Amino acid sequence: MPRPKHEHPTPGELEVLKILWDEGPLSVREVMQQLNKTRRRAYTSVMSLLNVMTEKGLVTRKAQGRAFIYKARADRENTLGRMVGDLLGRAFEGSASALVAQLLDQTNPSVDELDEIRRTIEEYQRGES
Amino acid sequence: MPRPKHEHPTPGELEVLKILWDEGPLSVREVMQQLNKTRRRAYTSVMSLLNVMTEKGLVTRKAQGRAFIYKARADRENTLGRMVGDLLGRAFEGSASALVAQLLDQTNPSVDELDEIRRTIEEYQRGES
DNA sequence: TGACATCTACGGATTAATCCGTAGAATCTC
DNA sequence: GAGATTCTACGGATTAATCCGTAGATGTCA
Repeated sequence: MPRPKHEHPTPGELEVLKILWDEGPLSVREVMQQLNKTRRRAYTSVMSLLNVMTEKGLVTRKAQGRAFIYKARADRENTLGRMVGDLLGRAFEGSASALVAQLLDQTNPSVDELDEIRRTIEEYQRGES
Repeated sequence: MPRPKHEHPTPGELEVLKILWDEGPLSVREVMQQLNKTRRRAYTSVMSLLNVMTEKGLVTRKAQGRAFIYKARADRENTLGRMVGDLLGRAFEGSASALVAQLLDQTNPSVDELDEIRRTIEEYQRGES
């Protein structure tokens, strides 16, 4: 059997989505310019990427003149949430606190950052109850 | 250019690592039996997987009779930590609290689970300061 | 108009990941 | 010893992901 399809955005696709989430609808060239701030890609590589993302429904496009303008179709919160959920399930058997433990070990947060995490939890609880 | 190599265990590799972490050194057949509790794979598929994992240094093996016994070489905490770190960097620009926010939205934790997360944070802080 | 730039469409190359079958050696069982 | 079992080695098939070039149409500008 072949290789399983990623059910989440691939690394390259996530880069594009983040750009579109932050910068709004963009042309291929504009996406390329943003991408190239990090790492060089040819124009047609970016086009290719956007094409498959269109087929997957991650983005939509509409013609403007003879070019396409791309817009993120995948919702930011949902997308990131599912990525976290996937890792949680695959690596931590669904234990959120186990994931948090690794997160803390990994990031060595300052006291301020710890407080920010605590506030995030409090806000969540206020919102839920 | 080709497709980039995963710098972390692939989904299949992670399944094997978790089995080896939990069940200790195992033969190919034993790994297969554990894997097949979730999803069927042929004997040689598991062998193939263990072979590439050996080449990557994720596991080691020693002969026992004419079979190999495989042992996890990758450390559990490190491996999971790097996976969390990767997601943190790629999806959340390094903001641990943003990741936690998604985690909470995703898991809808009970009050008890929230408390457990809080304890995890407290324990971390005690250990660090 | 002619030179140049720019966009899409199309196809191809490469590699990782996943899955499995066959062959041959070694071992076990009766 | 003959037959079945079980292991490794080897190779192959398939697909997703990534990257890019060429061709042809279209638009720009001196």
